[in-house]
Amino acid sequence: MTNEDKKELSPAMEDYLRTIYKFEEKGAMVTTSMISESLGVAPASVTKMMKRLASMDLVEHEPYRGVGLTANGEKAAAEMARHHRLIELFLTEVVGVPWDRVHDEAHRLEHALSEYLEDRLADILGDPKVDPHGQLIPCKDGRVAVRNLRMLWELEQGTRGVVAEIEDHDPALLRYAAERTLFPGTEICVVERDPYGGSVIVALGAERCAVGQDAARQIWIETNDTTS
Amino acid sequence: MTNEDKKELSPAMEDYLRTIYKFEEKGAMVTTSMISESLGVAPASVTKMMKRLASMDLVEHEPYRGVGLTANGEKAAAEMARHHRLIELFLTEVVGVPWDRVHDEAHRLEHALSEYLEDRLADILGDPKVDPHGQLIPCKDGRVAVRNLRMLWELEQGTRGVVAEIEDHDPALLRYAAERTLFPGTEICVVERDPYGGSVIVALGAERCAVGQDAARQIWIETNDTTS
DNA sequence: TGCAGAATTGAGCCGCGTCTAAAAATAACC
DNA sequence: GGTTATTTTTAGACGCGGCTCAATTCTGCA
Repeated sequence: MTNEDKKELSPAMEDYLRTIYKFEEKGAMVTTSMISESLGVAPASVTKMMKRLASMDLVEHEPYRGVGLTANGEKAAAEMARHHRLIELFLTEVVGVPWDRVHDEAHRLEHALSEYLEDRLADILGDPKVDPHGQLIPCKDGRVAVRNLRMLWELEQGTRGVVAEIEDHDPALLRYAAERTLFPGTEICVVERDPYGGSVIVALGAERCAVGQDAARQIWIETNDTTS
Repeated sequence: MTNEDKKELSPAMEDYLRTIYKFEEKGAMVTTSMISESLGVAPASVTKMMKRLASMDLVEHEPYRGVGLTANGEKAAAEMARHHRLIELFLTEVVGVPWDRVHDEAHRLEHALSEYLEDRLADILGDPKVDPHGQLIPCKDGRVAVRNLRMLWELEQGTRGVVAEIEDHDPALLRYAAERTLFPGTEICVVERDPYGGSVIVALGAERCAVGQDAARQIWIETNDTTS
């Protein structure tokens, strides 16, 4: 209660925060252009919004270097992620929307979800921890489990692991993954990496399939190495 | 395809249109102040928006006299009403939200409902015709059944009828109605009208109860007179 | 190390949707 | 039937969230 505390966030602000959150989740440093591209907005618009969010103590913005969420910002962003992912799960489980469509729908709905409905959905779904694409659902206080994720693309030959997450924004990618039965939970083993960079060959039980680079960069594997 | 045809409507415009639609449903003529009050917005804002909507051929605006939906406007407004009411029904039936809360939730969500989800909800609910408060759900082409509704408040003593609709915007009213088992479908008979204007006494089977004026003006009865 | 090209930011503009204050039209009342 | 009260509209301003274009800073490469 220093000065202004519980500002109402606009949908646009929520979009920015959740976008930054998503990048930070993957351990990336977040630049203006990443946000700009991901949101389909001019870079200058991002800068302007970063200034506004910084003045509200939601992000920290080092000009020309990048941006990161503050504690407050992370709280708010986690809430948005929770909304988004609960909705995605609800739509697939209860409404029967195919998994390559739920992202867009959830994106529209997430800003309109009240605290109350959020709780009802969580209830109905049994307090889920993971959404249909394997993204972790933060709990109400914003905390999330920690996972040791690595891009499928960057795994060494012979590595075993479990599909943990598939980027949800591109329906075509999700269909591509589904065709190869690469769902969260599927066990895989990297059989071979094409030396010329085209694709990785992956074994799923007896079957094996090739996964193209673009896809393999958007599929995240949980391995059980103790490295970090 | 005269000039500009399928303008994307902003949420604000959708709100205005649905508000006008709601008044027209009840046969009222629609004034600036009614919209202003109902939307919680300054009268001047309404006028300005009416001009914009008029220029898009969604409403007809006769300065100082009132406003009405054009064919286009009615189409768009009916779609919003359909969204709103499908969501209300879905929330009560599937999500288990109590009927005095669904209006507010639906109001937030209706702007974010895609065509696709609209269809899915309608499907799940079995193409319903009526929402939890008795409001008619327009079908996809915008058509609605016609009903012969009269305010409970204006019924003559001795009139029999069926509760058809209860205004949904005031949770307290809905709880008030629920306490008296005045749900859509309940059969009633007007036993007595308090001559000093306080309330109507209504019989529900063996029971009877008093309904205050403010409530009785927001409860609509379907009677079977042929007086059209 | 210096410089070209890429990324970021600044300045200024625009449309939307709101507001307030003042003017205009309509309605009500004696 | 004229004056007053009410409703509606006009005028002008503002903040948000975009944009473009130009200036600035950073980076990578010769």
